[in-house]
Amino acid sequence: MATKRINMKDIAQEAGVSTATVSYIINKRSDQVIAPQTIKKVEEAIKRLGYVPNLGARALASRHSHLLGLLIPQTEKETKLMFSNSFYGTFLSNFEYEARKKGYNILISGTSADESYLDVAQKRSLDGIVIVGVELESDIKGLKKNGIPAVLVDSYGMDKELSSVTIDDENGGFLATEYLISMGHRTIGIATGYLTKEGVNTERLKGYKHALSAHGVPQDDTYVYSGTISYEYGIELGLSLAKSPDRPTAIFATADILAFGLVKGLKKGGLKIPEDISVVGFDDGFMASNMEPALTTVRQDVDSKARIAAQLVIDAIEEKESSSNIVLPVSLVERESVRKLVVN
Amino acid sequence: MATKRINMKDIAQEAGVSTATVSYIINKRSDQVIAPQTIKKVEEAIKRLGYVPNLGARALASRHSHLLGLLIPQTEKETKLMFSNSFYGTFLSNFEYEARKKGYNILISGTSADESYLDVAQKRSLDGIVIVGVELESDIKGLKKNGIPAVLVDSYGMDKELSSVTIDDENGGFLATEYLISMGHRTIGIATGYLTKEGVNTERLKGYKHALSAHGVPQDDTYVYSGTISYEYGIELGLSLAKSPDRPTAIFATADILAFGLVKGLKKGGLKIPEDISVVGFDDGFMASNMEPALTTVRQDVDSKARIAAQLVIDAIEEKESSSNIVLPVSLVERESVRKLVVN
DNA sequence: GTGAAAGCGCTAACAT
DNA sequence: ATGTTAGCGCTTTCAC
Repeated sequence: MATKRINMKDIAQEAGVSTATVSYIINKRSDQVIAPQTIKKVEEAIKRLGYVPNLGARALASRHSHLLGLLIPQTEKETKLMFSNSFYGTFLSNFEYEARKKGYNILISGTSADESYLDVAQKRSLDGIVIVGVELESDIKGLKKNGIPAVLVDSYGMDKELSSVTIDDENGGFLATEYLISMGHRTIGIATGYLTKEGVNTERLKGYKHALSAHGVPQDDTYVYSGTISYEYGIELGLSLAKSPDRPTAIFATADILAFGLVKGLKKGGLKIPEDISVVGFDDGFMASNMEPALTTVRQDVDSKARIAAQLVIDAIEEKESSSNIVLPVSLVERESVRKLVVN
Repeated sequence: MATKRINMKDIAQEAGVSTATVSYIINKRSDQVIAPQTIKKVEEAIKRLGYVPNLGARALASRHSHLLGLLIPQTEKETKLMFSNSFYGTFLSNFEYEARKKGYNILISGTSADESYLDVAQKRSLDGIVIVGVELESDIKGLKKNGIPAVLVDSYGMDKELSSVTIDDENGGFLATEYLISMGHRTIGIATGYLTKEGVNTERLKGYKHALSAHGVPQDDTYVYSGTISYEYGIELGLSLAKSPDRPTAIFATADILAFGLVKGLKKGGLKIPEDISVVGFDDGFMASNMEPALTTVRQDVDSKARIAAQLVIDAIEEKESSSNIVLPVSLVERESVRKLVVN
């Protein structure tokens, strides 16, 4: 049998004060001076009765829900969230932890056919949103129009009014490619997802091209393989490359998950990594070192990305800072998936 | 500049009706008969003004938040959520999707030193909770006392009043072990996490022992390796086994992630899989087929687990069903990590 | 078929 | 230093 839920009025009565006083004490408001003994009385009543504030009611009255939204891509439009990719899981863990430390909870929702994310944000009175890896122009406009702070992660839409967190994607592409060149490769392919103008893949491709031209390696657009960032596409591409006699000697895959599939497909097609073909990934997620061969890859710090994103939305909500655009560094992690070629 | 948020009163005015009528229409209440033309007027006003209901206010008035909590383990007490393990990501994706289809959103929160999950549930007026892989007795008692429906996933606490979803863990352990026996193995180890009485590991161990005795294979407790369900422990164990001359010829790891680490460690220690030692995992997550060698493992259907969990909490909330305890089947997926031994 | 009004649990002027 | 009270945006009983 559910016991009656204690509310503020109960506490006020028990302590012999008004609800306003209880509210002041609970919220530790520095602009209200309360007698220490009153505080004590109230705190005891709270403890005695086991009072837990109702944040929904508080949100209604104060217009602050202390709820943050996290918007991540969906596997197919309007269905499941993309948490199978461990990148998002890692992001969420860190984001939630950072937000929780600052008194915010996280609401997770995808969008359905009849409901945009703006709808969700409004319905749930979200105080702020972090948008990862998607640029939904209409949603972002709507959020702005409704005064809901948003932070963009991994997006080059560059709405300069919004805070953002990215990594140095171009440099990542550059590092990966330059490394392959330094290992003697001269025909280097790139496997990537859709090349949208706001996406990270386009930046990584830029870095790739930049490295090639900087080192006088000829470019060949037939070596640019653009599909989806997925294990499946990687396999498919790997199989087809294995059959193709004039394939490059190395491939830079713009995500580990793509590299995993690629390696799988190449092996299935009868090739050995790195003996027959070299592969470099991007992310340095948990499984990169666990592959066979261990994956040489561009490392990014997802933990920091997520924590900073949380700080930035909260800053925007609490109006502590004007918007800022953070770019995190990347680095190359050398493992076993690249072969040193002897140049003739 | 944030435009004023439209509320129900605005709609009532615009349509020339009362807020009660608007409320009836929005909630499509079958016990209220409304003139079709009134409905039309109101719906048009809603469209014209772009009204989005405030679910927080609705929750306050109706005592239903349509918010579900998902409680998963934390990496260390009171810090980050365990989403780096892709099992939980997959679970969340499916759970959120199923819940969303039924009009519920998901709140994600870990617990901190000063705040139990019961506090979170109360503060946020959660309508129901799904608890995955943890048995927090005090929290569960508290939830019950406060009348908050909870569903237990992967827990053998067997609070029969609560709905639960598990898989046939014991059978999974049995299948894995019996398979190894059928492949000629006679010294078979098991690598597992903590053996708590409510946890899945204990059940899988039961299945392992059952298979051994059913086939007359002698048991040896020195072959039971109990640590944590983590990549790191797997590596550690693999390295130590590689050094140990009287190691078993096969190991059943009660989680893929453990098997990944184990294989890594064994290889590091100079052994070949499956030539020198065979490994079977549990989960059949995304990466199992991507290992080298591809992992033979017990398959469980995480998608169904999550969807059913969502259905069960919602049933409990809406009092459609009395509690039920669902057990999902498992199966063995044969790949390349087990060698057939010729028995002398 | 529709509306008036009380109330959900809280906050924040404004009094005192 | 503390209390009174009017909302916040919605639902729901009870009238009409």
